[in-house]
Amino acid sequence: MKAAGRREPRVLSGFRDFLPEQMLLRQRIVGVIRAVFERHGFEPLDTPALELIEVLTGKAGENEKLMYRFTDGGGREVGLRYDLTVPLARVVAMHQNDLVFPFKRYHIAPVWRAERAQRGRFREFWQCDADIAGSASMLADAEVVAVMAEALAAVGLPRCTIRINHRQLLAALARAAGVDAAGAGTVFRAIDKLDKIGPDGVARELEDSGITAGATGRILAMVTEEGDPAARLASLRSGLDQDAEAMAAIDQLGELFGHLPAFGVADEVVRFDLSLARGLDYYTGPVFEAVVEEPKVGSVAGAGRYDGLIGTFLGRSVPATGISLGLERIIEVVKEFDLLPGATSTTDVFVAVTRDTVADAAQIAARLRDQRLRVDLGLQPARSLGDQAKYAARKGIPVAVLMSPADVGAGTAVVRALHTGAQTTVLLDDLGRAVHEALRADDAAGPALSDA
RNA sequence: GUGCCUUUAGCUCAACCGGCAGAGCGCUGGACUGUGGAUCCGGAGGUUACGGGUUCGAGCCCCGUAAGGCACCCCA
Repeated sequence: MKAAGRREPRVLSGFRDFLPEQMLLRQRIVGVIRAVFERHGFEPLDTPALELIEVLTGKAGENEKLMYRFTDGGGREVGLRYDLTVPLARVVAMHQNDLVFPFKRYHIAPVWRAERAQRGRFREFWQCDADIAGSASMLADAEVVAVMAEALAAVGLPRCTIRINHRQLLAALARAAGVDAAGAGTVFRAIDKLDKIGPDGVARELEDSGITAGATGRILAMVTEEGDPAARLASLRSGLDQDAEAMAAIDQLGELFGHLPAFGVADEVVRFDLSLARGLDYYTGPVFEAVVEEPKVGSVAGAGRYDGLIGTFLGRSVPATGISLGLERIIEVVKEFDLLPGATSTTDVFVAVTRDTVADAAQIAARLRDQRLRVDLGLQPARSLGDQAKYAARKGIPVAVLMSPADVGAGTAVVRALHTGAQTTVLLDDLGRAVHEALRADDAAGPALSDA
């Protein structure tokens, strides 16, 4: 019978609970990414989820309509952070005297966007950001691209390429097409769809938005040109030689591509892609994006240089560049291809308990914990040992200690490897060693047996 | 935010043309066994996502809401 006044348990669209099995995978992936960040000298930072609305607005352009904003109980206008980059800019401006520049920080935390939820896109999702504030050098951009490539490789993403473009180059394309600054966004959006709708589709969209056929042709020719980055940059240089800003952007990209091999980023990992636009208004220089072909979850990482953003809080400009990895999209890919199989439990060993062995089992569990093992003690003495072994196997625990009353009398216990069924009877004094041995054997057997 | 599709027990899914809402697994009580519970007997669990409407009668048809999926927009 339903209790009167019972409430429907629910969560909002685009928001999720993470059960233990999912948390184990999430924590593993976050651990891998954090390790890459720290290997490159980035240090941790955290900031509030909620910011004053004036801190958040005026940076993301059109996207601001996706921001969660409301009035708090004290009448303040506040918003949930939309990304981790704007809070970083605020921190740099507020705490500049306490920071050492170039400031390299990483930030792994949830952000919120009021979008329609889909596979790989949620209203609450985690970003893993690594940024460098205080360096205008292309060395900083090369480093963050290297971090991006390394992190994606570390979680095992297959066929992952990093597209690279430059905001000023894109702006120059629009100028070359005779489009004023106001209409440039339309041009960017059309070009950005090249992969999806093809050259003809882009041409149609450009002409629909009032751009001449001649200009459309010139833009498409530059955007679709094939060849290695150096050759294409040279070609652009001759095509845009009247445009000083375009020249500067080309120089920067040339420098960036020149650095990448020494930073360990192979040529086939990166692609100079003039069609990459990226939406956030605050990007000012090189922009990056990592995409996977399968499954279709959009980009798994996005990034770029934003030399003007910190200045909006400070009055003087502080150059900055950085990357953002999308945790949930990376997880979608990892799950799709089972890229990180293995441990499904945080527990090493389960100790079964029977009606007659409660105290013995509890003491054994305590001794195993003293030996640095993670131990789950059975709580259901009425259940048979077989039932308890099944419980442990379902939780993904690799090893069980099963002790019948007869074992207690003999001073022994059974150590059972749950993935293989192999078991041995050992003296209680040898139990810790035997459990460690079973765990090593389980590790050696590898993931193939782990879901048996 | 817009459009299309989906929603039946904890899970996976049935239910003819609109005619008594079901199965397997799981859960649970017991028998029997002290080692992945095999086997046997019993039980609970549903306002068919939610709210309206049409009809003698709605899981099925119509409208609305919510969630999930897909596309757009945008993006991690």
